[in-house]
Amino acid sequence: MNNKIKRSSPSSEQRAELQKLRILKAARTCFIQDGLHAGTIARISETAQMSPGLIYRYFSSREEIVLGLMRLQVKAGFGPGIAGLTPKVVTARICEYLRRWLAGDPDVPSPPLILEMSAESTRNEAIAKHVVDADKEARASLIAWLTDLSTQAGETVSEKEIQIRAMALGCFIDGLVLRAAREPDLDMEIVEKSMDSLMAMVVPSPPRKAT
Amino acid sequence: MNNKIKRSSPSSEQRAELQKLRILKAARTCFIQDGLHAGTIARISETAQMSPGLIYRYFSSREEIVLGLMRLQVKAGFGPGIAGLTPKVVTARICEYLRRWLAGDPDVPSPPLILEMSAESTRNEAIAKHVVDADKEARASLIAWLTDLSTQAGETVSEKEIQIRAMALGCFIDGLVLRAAREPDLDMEIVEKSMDSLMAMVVPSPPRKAT
Amino acid sequence: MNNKIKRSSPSSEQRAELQKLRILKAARTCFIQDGLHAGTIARISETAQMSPGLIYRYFSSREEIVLGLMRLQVKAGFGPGIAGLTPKVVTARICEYLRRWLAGDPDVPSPPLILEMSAESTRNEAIAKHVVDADKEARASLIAWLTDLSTQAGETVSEKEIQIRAMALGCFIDGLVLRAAREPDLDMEIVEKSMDSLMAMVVPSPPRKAT
Amino acid sequence: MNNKIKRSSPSSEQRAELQKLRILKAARTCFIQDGLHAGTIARISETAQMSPGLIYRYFSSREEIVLGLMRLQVKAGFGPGIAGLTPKVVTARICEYLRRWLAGDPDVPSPPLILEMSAESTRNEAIAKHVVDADKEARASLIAWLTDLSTQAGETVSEKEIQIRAMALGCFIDGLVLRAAREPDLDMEIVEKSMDSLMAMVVPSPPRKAT
DNA sequence: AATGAATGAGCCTTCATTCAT
DNA sequence: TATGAATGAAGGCTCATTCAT
Repeated sequence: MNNKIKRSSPSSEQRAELQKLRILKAARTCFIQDGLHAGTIARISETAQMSPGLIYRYFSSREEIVLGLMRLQVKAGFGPGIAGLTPKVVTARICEYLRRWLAGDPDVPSPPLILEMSAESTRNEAIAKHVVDADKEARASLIAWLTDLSTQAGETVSEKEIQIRAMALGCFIDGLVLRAAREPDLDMEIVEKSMDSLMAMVVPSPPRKAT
Repeated sequence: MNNKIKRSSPSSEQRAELQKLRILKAARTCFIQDGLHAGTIARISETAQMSPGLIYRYFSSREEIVLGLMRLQVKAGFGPGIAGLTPKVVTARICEYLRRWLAGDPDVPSPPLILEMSAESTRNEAIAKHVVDADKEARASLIAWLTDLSTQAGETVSEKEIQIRAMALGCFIDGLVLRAAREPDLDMEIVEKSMDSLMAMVVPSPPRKAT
Repeated sequence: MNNKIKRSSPSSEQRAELQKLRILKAARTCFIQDGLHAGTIARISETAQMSPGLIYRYFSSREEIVLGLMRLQVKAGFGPGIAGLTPKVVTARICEYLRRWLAGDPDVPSPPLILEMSAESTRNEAIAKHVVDADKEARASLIAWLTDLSTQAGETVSEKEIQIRAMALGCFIDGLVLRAAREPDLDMEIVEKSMDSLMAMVVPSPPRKAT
Repeated sequence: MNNKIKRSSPSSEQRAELQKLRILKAARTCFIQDGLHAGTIARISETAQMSPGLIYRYFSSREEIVLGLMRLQVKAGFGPGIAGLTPKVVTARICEYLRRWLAGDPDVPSPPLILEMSAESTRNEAIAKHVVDADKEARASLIAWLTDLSTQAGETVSEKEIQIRAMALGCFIDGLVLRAAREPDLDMEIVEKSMDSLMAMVVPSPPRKAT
């Protein structure tokens, strides 16, 4: 009774956060399997191994779960992390992501879910806000990346030119997500090569070091 | 009252086809407004100005309507019609399509619906088949188009190179669809320019006519 | 197939009205048995011998049923009909009503339900409106009745005096309703006599016909 | 930390009684606000500033709380305390009570709650018992009071006559409770005057003290 | 004694589908 | 063909109650 000092036992808040995460993960699984609209609370609660009622201790409604999931997805976006990377690496990363998805890795942002959420953003304002925010961030980081590379290469380009390049690259990548959802046997070799040429078009070759 | 010999009344098959179309158009309207999963039979029947019961004479289930709609959407795809067009015209066409969608034109294939159907194809085999078919067709026609242009330009390229180009262009266009759904105020000027540069990359400049 | 002229088959609107009434009657039964809050849609639909879903074709929500029931109850109030009656008859009527309730007559406005609705009117604005309206009507008709009798008797009384009498009589009657709910073996003989003396107090004895 | 010998700490029984009271008071607050059926254990526990679980140490079920509350309400009834008071004072007391309720005083027995409990007594035997007991007590004390006054005035009246008077006065007062629940802007001046005349009718004028 | 997380039965409501007319 | 009333199986959500700590 006295040495109940359970070291590293999670605080109540931490526990709550963990539960939320558990629910979101379960929701993700269900939504990917059944669709954003067909995934039911009952199935989510089964997947999360808790009672339906408990879910409502952590989320006030089903929609709140969807939003929570968006936030998660957004955080996991590859946008933020590309600063400083070479085009090769960025390409490799995206291909790696697609490959994992195609291989059935459940821990990777799900293209179909991204599509459904994008579609939903047309109708649901709350979701729209999240999508827009995520988009802005992604675009900004892409533009920053392209600008950096451009500067490093000694190139002088207008802001608009950068925007055009970002649009080309960004849409291509978005298109890959759409493709990944539709084409389970996407030919990744072709994808990689086409992305290489796009990168070549969009990113200036670095200045030769020597003469 | 009995001998109402309707002269030139459409054959029963034609009539059935017309009814089906009426239902599909109504379904389209509803699905765009409410989403592929939220559009209810009740609303569709209202929109089509017929009773819910009647719908089941032409479609055996709600899902059958969704499939019927896919078939329609597929036929309306812009893939088939690009043969012989110049890159400029193709670009203009796609931009025109996007512009109309952004302006709210209800007669244009709906990006959110395309996204939802693509997502749904992950789960529903029947839908998947349609999507795959449409994709194949679109890809084939894109490849044919690129090959034609290449040949006309006197270029000699491998089939794989063409595939790579088709992937670049195709994904870019798919990405535009995704963007259109998410970004109601997409900057079309940027889009057009970035598509121009992509076209330039993917399509060889035609041989000079004369010396 | 030809002589389908079902004479006196109810029109669609009439049918709807009948269904509504069927639901309201069932609701009444359930609410009296289980209470205004415990009576469930499931039980109502059983009692009305229809599916739960069907109820929602006629009432948009459970609360709408409660309100509908109020309207019914209000219409059945004895207020409106007392004009022209002698005190004796009014007394007899009210006693008759109580007796029938105590005897278990299910077609008589239910005191417990009246109490619950009165209580609910403290919290639910829509219900409050109905209650207030019914109250106003009842009070007005009581005042008119008392004024009439007073005039007939050749009495000259201020409006306020009438209000005071109406309050005395009205509260007494309301109190009877409360009593009826609480005391299943209410002594009706006592009730009648006490009501008689109240009437005597509140209503002037008519002028002697002769010298 | 261990030998916390709380001197003069209340006996466990006393403590239990205090806790019960705390719960009942909280329940009362909640039930008045939300209704007898809508007031949830969760809200009660919040209001009482204790955990939901703890409530079940003192009451075995929600219904037990309702019953406990009845007992409390009954004890607080004004019935017992009127012995020896003059009609004026009794009238004043009741009017005072109504005025406080209408003014929003939360410490006064709540008319809506009384109504709901009366209604509930039709269905719940345990509650019915309490209500009946309270009623009996109230009636008895009212009869005793009227008998006293009658005797003091030198009047000789049958027991039945007293019962009739008690019925008139009792129902009137009950009716006031109903009115108070329904009519937030009850005209207390009228109420008071009508109660005065009722008292005059029911209570004999005291004998002149001197010649 | 006390907490509050967890349970699960049950409620209101929706909607694809059927069927008598 | 056509109608639209009717069905009933879920689905989202609440809340009295329990129980590990």
